Amino acid sequence: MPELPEVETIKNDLSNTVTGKIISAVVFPPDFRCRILRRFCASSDIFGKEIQGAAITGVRRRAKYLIFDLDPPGMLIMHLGMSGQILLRGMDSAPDSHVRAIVQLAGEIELRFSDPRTFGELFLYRPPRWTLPFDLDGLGPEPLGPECTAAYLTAVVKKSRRSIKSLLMDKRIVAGIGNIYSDEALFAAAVHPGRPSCSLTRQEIAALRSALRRILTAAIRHRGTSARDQRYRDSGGRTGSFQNRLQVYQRCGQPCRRCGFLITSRRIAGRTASFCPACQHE
DNA sequence: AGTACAGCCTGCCTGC
DNA sequence: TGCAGGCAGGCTGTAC
Repeated sequence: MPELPEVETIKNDLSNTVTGKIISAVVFPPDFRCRILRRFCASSDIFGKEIQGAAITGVRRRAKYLIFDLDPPGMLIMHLGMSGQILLRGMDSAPDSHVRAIVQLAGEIELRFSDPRTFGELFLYRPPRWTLPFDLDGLGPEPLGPECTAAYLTAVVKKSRRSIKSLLMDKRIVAGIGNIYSDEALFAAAVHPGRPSCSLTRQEIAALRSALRRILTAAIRHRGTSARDQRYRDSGGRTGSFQNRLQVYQRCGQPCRRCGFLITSRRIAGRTASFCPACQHE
């Protein structure tokens, strides 16, 4: 389940290689029922034809979306869902499994979108004909960006009665945070994931903001998390290493590295939340 | 209006 | 050994 640091790593890796390249073709394996285009309101042939011949002018990340800016103006957007990988391969290299789409570049290299669990999606933005089925502008601020100030976070946290974990994972509130990094940030800030948001003190909110920034930055530096049951790989097929630094996520039953108490997990907001009951009081 | 939750999907793991 | 069932989760639509 690639979250912000994983998508950021892929973006950084791809940026130099693909910027300036012409998309020579987009290929969809014929045996797959094109779930990857499930919200595109036309056929996969039309999707391919719309993008063919466009130049990639840059690669960006917004929340967990990977955005390829195109010329003629438009965007090819990828969301990796929970098991998606983007593999940068030579056109002659051995096939990869679970490939749902292939973006061929300049007739020499290709981006293979591999996704066993098929939660991933491809989008095309080229108005007025092709618009997005979701609101890119409605996303909350990037947690590492200048808009995610202590004042902003305090305001949104203080006015909600939802659990703080569910709030952190809401992309309209803060972009790009999933289960791994919400658990880790809450542990670092010593805040129980089930606490109603409005019960957090200003000090706790400040600690949470700083924990988020510290952890996400470190995770990017370690090229993301490839934990057990995480298929995350970078565009070269390599794992990240932040799984070695996780404090609570997938450490249920193991001793807390801070106090020795056993890490526990509980279902909060429909997700498995891992936390230390001693360090993170309810 | 704000919040909670089912459903989508398949590979892997556990238990029988 | 083989199979059934549970689990993982980002996002959306729907229900409360």
